[in-house]
Amino acid sequence: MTKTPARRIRPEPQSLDPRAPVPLYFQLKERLKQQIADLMWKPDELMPSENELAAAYRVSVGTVKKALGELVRERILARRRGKGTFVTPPNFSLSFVSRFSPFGSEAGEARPIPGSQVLSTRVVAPPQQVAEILRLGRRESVVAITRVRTLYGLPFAVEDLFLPARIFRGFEKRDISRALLYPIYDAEYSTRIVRAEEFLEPRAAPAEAAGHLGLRAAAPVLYIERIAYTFGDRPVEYRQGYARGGRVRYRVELH
Amino acid sequence: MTKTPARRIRPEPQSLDPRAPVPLYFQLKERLKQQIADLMWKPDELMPSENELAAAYRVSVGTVKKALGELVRERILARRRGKGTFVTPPNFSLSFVSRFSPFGSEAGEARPIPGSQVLSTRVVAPPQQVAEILRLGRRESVVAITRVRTLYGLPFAVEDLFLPARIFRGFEKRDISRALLYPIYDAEYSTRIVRAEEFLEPRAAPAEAAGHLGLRAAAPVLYIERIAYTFGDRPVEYRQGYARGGRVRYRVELH
DNA sequence: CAGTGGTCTAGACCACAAG
DNA sequence: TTGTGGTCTAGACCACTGG
Repeated sequence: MTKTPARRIRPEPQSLDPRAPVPLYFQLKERLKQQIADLMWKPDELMPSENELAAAYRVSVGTVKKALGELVRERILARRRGKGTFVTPPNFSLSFVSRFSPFGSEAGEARPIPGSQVLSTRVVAPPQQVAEILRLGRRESVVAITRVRTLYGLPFAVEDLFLPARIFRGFEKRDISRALLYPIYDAEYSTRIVRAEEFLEPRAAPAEAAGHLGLRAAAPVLYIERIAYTFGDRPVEYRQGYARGGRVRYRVELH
Repeated sequence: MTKTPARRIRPEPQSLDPRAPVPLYFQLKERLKQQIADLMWKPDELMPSENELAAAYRVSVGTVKKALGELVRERILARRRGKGTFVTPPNFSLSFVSRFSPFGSEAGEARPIPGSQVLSTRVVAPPQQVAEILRLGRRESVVAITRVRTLYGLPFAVEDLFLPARIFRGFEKRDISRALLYPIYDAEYSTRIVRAEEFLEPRAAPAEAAGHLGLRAAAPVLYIERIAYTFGDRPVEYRQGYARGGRVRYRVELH
């Protein structure tokens, strides 16, 4: 009864404000979301139970249920009856990576993780267009990486990647030839990509890009730009590149 | 007190089963969804209030709130405090149509509805590839439409459209030059498009397509295929076509 | 004003997991 | 057995819309 089982509510939580214009369950939800982002509970870790949270924040269990339910729908938490509430580890492989599928592959099929071959890595002053898109200050520099992306060892795209050097300090020294980038941003630079947009256009391949892709100059290619955003719609990554056809095609799900 | 205000619960509802393995709020939600699909309440029409539903189905208001809340998240209903709960009219313009945005337009901006100019309309035996994709029987025919799609009067794509003639009987006689197609499928052919997938590749424009798009032959274009599905993942529309660059670009949101 | 949906409470009972 | 989350109830108070 009076024993205190492994308390998972670390500091004494600052209590919620019932007179605030925003409802209690929402305050609680945002509070928990922030604490999860701060790694107070790590991925796959057990959260406090409904009763513990209700007691700690001095609200009813129903209010806790509503807050947790919303976080479940946002895929931040997962709940298991009889066991508890757990922090969902971020999943990247399903969402952002690999919108290119090899020709002949089916819809539901597992897609291979693309590799890449880095052609150049520099820390430089950004081109003006890049500085505007990433909303960089006057003297901010960027990590600029040019790479060839491959699937089963075959090149399918060349790409320039730009990251604010302020956030991604030392990124230019990493080996990214086999890795997915967004998990690295998340784990090593505390930068979670939550949304991205891409713009596609047909273009004639510039000679250099054509060379990397095994095409003749001016062959038709997809020109692709990507802007990736972290929390608060802050742009933190910009890419531009060319993708060839034949070996892969670009797939979009519309809902 | 005893007056019966405009009853919006039409037939005496068959009551829910508290001993069923599926929860009451879920039964209620599915029941309402079915009734909305059957047009018991039409788009923009007022649903019964929480209290009315609770009384009619003999459950608590909390259970009704949960069922309605889920339907709101599915965008089937919209609730307005002080007014009531309304059926959401199906919205097509935001989801499927017009993934092409004019150059220079911003993310949140309203996009114009594209027009089209029909080049040919026929009811024919489908090419084998089309028959396979639409899973047509041996002797089934298709409505085949070729059209030029325009934005602000300027052509940006040419497209072949294939529909199973069995479902879309008489579709070839319609004027579709100014209309969005999916609302027509929905209203006139009882076929709601719920999902679609597109495949993109760079190609050199065939001479005829190039002519319609104001390009020289072999200019780089986007080759686009689309398969659209109705309930139960049944494919009911197939498109293939070419889109030019310069005037528009193809935009994809990644989540 | 009466009626609507939005929030919140306190409690009940259940199915499930794990010791 | 204890503790978990999942469902359901009955009631309260509030903010808002409309007559």
